[in-house]
Amino acid sequence: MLSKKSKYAVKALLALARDGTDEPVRIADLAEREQIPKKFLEGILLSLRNHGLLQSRKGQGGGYLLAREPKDIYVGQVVRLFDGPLAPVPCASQTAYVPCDDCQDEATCGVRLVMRSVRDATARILDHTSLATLLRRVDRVEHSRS
Amino acid sequence: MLSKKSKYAVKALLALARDGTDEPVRIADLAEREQIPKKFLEGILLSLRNHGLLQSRKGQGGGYLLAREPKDIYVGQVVRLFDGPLAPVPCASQTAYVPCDDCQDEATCGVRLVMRSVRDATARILDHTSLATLLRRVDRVEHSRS
DNA sequence: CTTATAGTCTATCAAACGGATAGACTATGT
DNA sequence: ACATAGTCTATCCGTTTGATAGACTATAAG
Repeated sequence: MLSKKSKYAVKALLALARDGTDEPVRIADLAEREQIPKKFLEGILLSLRNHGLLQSRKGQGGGYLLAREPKDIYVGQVVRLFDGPLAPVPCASQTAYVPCDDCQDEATCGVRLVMRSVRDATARILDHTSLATLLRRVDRVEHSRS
Repeated sequence: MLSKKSKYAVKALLALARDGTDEPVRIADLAEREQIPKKFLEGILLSLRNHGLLQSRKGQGGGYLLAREPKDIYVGQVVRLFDGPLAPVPCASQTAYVPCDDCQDEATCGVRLVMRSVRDATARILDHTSLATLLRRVDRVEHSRS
């Protein structure tokens, strides 16, 4: 399951990307636009900032803005940030491998084999989908329904 | 994340499939072989039985055995049984669709779009991997490392 | 027909996690 | 100096997860 944190994070980033401007957007505005509990969103945006995905400005006229171009922010990075490794099972993770303590022989573990496939498929999608990609896909839907 | 229940379930089923015989296997044996807490495994096997994946026999010489052939038991079914829908987000689920209450326009929701791809990829894998498939893959690894 | 065996069922539990809120603090533009 | 808006720490409650205990029931063997 995707956590609300990841979900809200992607939504907020996407809203900022869509916005396009270099003007900072206030937390409160973002929260209202995307229907996210404001206080909860605060923490999320802070994390994103501390990991270099967002920039912030304090005081009057302050707010958040993207720290990189939409085409350089990948959904995979965001999801990993809040939900940890993509792999359904730690021993199938590429970026955060941890062996199972109960596993007798990892190489021939059936669970690990399938889940490794799942993690690869997931990573292939999430690590190739940027905010820009997503935005384009959304736009396409919007236009196609005249 | 894959729950321990799903993990243990697949492991137990796989052990029964590998076994191949029509002789029932006792919970205690299965638990020891696969390093699963016995009492915990009990409940898991019971669920699998109640959903028609296993047969059971009580008393002396009793135990569990597969209710269908390994080629007709899919990992997807097992995982859904214990962990619910494969989709990372309910609104992206095929088998258990539930709309997000906070969603303004589902058709143009970026999160839903990506997650729909992820769920499709996951389902393509898990719903096409049977115990028999998995067993073959495991065997191949075993043989290849001479 | 009784006894040992092995699955069935219900209840309970502690720990961890997830989603969320409160409030004090700090930097900044006017 | 004051209002604004992000920063940080603490806390909270409900749910889920992984696990155990114990009473109950069916069955095969002697």
